[in-house]
Amino acid sequence: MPRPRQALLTRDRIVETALALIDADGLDALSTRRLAAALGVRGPSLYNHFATKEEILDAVADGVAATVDIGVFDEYDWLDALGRWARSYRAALAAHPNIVPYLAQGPGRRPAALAMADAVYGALVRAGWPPARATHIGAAMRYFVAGSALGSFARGFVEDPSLYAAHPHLNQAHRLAGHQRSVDEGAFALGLDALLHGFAAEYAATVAPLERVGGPE
Amino acid sequence: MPRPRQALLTRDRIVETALALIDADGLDALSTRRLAAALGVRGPSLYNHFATKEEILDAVADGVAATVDIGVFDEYDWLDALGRWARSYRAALAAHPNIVPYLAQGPGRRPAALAMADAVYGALVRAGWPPARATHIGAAMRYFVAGSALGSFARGFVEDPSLYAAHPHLNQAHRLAGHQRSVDEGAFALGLDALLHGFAAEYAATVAPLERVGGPE
DNA sequence: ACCTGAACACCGTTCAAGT
DNA sequence: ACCTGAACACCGTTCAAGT
Repeated sequence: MPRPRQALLTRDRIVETALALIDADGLDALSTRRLAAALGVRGPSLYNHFATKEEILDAVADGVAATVDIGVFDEYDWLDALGRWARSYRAALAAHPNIVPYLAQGPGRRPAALAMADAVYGALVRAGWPPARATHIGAAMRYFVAGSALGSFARGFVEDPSLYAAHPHLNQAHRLAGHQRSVDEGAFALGLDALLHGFAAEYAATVAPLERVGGPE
Repeated sequence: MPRPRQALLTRDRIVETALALIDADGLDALSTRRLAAALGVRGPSLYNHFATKEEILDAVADGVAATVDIGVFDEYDWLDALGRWARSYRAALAAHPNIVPYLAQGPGRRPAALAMADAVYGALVRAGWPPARATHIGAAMRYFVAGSALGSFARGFVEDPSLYAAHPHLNQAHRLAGHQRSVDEGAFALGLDALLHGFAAEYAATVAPLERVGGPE
């Protein structure tokens, strides 16, 4: 095929299609040849738009991260914002669970992931948290949210009753798949609540007193 | 090479060597041919001992899970045991971070992973937690521990100062790599503490009163 | 500038052949 | 029973050739 007057591919089309394939068939099933075929093109064509397959995955992951609402840090109190951000973050990841193992490894050089880390850390420092503590809180939240999206708890159990015969307490485990969403949502709400209460208690004990005497205005 | 009087390979040797290669070079770098070469053998030989590469990875992951101390649930109060288990679990994963993305997807059919889920759930139910709540607590703990080991927070930042110029609050982020361990340990301790306090508070409010009147003995 | 076929060094896995 | 070479259908990526 000769060069058409308008390019067949754009970075955006490649990223969209890659995400759709990952959602449908899993991360391992995405190959450059299959992705190209879905785009009506041959494998090597992708290399006119991305240097490596990893760059494509980075763009997919950052596209997902970009849907997380970080505006909350400008609109709400640090604690309220933290909870809203965590729920938005989890929703973004849960919508595309197959990319989570890749995305959850860290922000790397991905702009949306870095902007998110910046927003969280900035809001906590602005609220008066010491920098080291702000880092800890941001990290702990990321652990929890990433873990909650990384292969949902319920999905991790195989639907095979015989498998659980040897584990007395797990004899209902194969039923988890049935109410997967409610288990994962209940566990997420429980853990998030505990984390936020814990941070609030520490804030009241250590940061708030200082804010009252030495804080800005 | 003819069949030696004693087999060149055993499942244990294969799993040990696979873990060593994963630790050294990452999950993606493990191929059946490279693993076989490290064992002094050719690729197809592995298929006399494992049906697929995935089975090898399952055995590697379960070997790591088997080092987690679940005896604590027989020796300590549920809350104390939960904290000890979480620390042991995290230590096991942090010792082999490259297998975590695979392992953290769920227990699947892996015996040590299932035994661990069974022990946690059993201890919580024994302590009087309603079954649904026990599931939530176990899941929330797994989210946090898996997330904390999955690509440490600090390692996730690239060591390139120029990258953080655009993010005002992250201008120290490239230094995270320097004190990676202490950041991750501080964040883990903070989050674990918050989670355990949260569970203890709910227990005191909802379970303990019932235990006193209607519990066993 | 951007898409192509051919080619490279790799994969996981199967299988008949050896002992 | 267990290791082998040869082979299969696949990978990610490079590159010269086309327009």
